[in-house]
Amino acid sequence: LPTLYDCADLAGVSTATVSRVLHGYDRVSDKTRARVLEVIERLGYVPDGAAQSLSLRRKEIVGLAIGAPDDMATEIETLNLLFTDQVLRGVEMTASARGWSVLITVSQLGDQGIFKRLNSLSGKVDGLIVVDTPPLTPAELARLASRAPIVVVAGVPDETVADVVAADNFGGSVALTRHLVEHHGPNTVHYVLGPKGAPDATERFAGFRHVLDEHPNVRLTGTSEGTFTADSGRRAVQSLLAQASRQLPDAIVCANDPMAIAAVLELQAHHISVPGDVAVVGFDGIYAGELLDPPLTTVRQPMRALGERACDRLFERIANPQLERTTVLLPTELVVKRSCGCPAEPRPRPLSTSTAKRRPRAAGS
Amino acid sequence: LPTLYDCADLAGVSTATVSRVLHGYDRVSDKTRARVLEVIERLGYVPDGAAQSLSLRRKEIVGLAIGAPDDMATEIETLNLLFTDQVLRGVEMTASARGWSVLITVSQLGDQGIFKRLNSLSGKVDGLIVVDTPPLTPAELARLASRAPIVVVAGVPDETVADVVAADNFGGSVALTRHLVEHHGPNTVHYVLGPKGAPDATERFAGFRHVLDEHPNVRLTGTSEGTFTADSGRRAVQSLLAQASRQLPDAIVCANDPMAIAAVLELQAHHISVPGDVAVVGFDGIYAGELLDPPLTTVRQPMRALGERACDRLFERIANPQLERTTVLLPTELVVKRSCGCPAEPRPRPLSTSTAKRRPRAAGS
DNA sequence: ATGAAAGCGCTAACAT
DNA sequence: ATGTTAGCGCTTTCAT
Repeated sequence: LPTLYDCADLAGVSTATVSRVLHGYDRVSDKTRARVLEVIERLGYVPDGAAQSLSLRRKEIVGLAIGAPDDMATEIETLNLLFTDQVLRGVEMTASARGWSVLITVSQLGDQGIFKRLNSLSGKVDGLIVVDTPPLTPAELARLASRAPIVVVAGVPDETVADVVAADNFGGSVALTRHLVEHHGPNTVHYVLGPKGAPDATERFAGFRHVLDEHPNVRLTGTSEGTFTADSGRRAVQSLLAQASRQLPDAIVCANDPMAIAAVLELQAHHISVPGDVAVVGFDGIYAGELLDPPLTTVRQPMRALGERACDRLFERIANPQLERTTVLLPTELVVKRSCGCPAEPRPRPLSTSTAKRRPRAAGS
Repeated sequence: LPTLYDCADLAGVSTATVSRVLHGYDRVSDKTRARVLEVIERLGYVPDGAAQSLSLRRKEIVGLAIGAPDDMATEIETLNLLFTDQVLRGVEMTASARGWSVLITVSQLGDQGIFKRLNSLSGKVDGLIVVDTPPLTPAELARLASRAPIVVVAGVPDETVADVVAADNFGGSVALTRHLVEHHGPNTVHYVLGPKGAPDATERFAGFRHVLDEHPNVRLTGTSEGTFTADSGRRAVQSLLAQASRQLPDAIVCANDPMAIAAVLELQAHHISVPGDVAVVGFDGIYAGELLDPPLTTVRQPMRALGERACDRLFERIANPQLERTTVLLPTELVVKRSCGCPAEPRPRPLSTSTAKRRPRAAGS
């Protein structure tokens, strides 16, 4: 591949001049510039990123470390991807707007050795965005943070070594639970938890409990351990059903949408009506929830914005490493549909004028 | 940040020795090795990626360029992400298994200047995987290919300058259309196209036409232009309905699942029964299609495998640039559900033993 | 307006 | 077993 030297030689100038032309920097005579550009074009020259990074002491690359549930590899757990994928979009858009690139690393949540991966990753990037905080000890996080600026997405609020950008999980959960409790007055509620140690899952459960504490008449009859995957939601319902002795709860609150969706489907597979027999609500606001019948009542979190803000913050910190740590909580939005027991949306669906008579499809074979 | 020199100095050895220790390479006396490791640990030293790349003449980074529909930025078009996201997963898994990283770039399909972005990206990676071929002219592709190995995912079969890994879109479409035509015998069919110039969309339509040519009794009454987004699927149905004069087709075949899902929802919003009045089928096999009522009949393409194979091939080509271009077509799988008119799946859903009597939920307040 | 040359941090011959 | 040193390709003072 052609190098800067090749260009310089061919154009009969020094490498400095080619570099100048390349960056539009200095004043270079129009003649020279034209000649150099012509050579660059002819050679199809593209500067080597590694060499540039080395020289500039800056890679213009942000690392994005995302955690994936362990059971994702084998299952068709595509629903879960939505969250990280949207964050990724946000990060990429923000980074590329600045001309930077995004280096991604996916790691199983259960994976030990994740610190080693991130540690070596830190040598290839100018900063790191960590999503869904994988199981890093505070010491490990601190270690990473000493090498490169770090922003944690969906992490523990008030992290001391890194900036945090998260959705207002607590507030959203409070709003959702209040709606459920105050509008539908269940006597008994079951909660399907997120992965242990996932800060957003913890916050959501905390918000839920907070509201329940205000309403002693509503009883938490149990919790299931979940992993944010659809499959874990399904299993939660299955074990609930297996306890044939016990009655079903009036409502099931799930820590995220994929689990809630799977829960609804599993209940329906057992001919249990949602919300007739059991109300179900989730958290995320993914599109698939709207496809469900009944559509899922949930809390929408601004996934893409999470990525954007995280990247913005990372840029700020790269520019000025002295900045104080901040925690940004993005607002969430209660989305009331029918799975909680609310009636079909009042806003009327547009009725086709020609609905009346449609020719039925030709019968099969 | 500490450098290799710092380590060498502190350990009282040469940089070469530190480097050796770092890579487990040569024989280094255990004493020295221990001392060096201790220093590395103490300093929290991590080698600089740029310097390594420069020295090794290899970045150990694969670039992943994915195209996103233009209207994605504003809409909640999360369904579409599934395809690229799954491919991304496949690529990342394969790359990281080799210790390589993945640098991603998302670009609007309509974006001009995409060549410039990819061109400069080519300076930062050892090879490039291009998904959903963005609007690159063959000349541009050739230009890129001359700088770095390129594998095109979901691209034109038999590309001459790059390897291609794609799903068997033609075959899948043939299988799907045959099923529809031969089992449900529609008289009239409407087709919702994918984005102009998207090779996979083209292939699917070709497969469809191929089958229709075999069945002169089935009439293609029209096509709609789509962009693979849910919204474009919705609009296609809307304009179909707007032509109140014309009867609806017996079946609507959509070039992908998101459009098909939106089409079903739009029809249902107008109180048109699917598949009763109109059969609808898609292509992709995303999970959301199973949530639909009726579940979507479609063709499943191995999205993750696409990414894996692409990455494998890229590695092969990086190792040996002389390799002949190949085109790999991954098999697809017909997924028959109910939206085409087939009866509910024969396999019985597990019936809960305790289904009989459930306490109804307490009525709301 | 242009050139010369000193690094940037690391690897890998080649010496010893 | 360990040290020396010449690059890798680019940017950027400092001269001219």
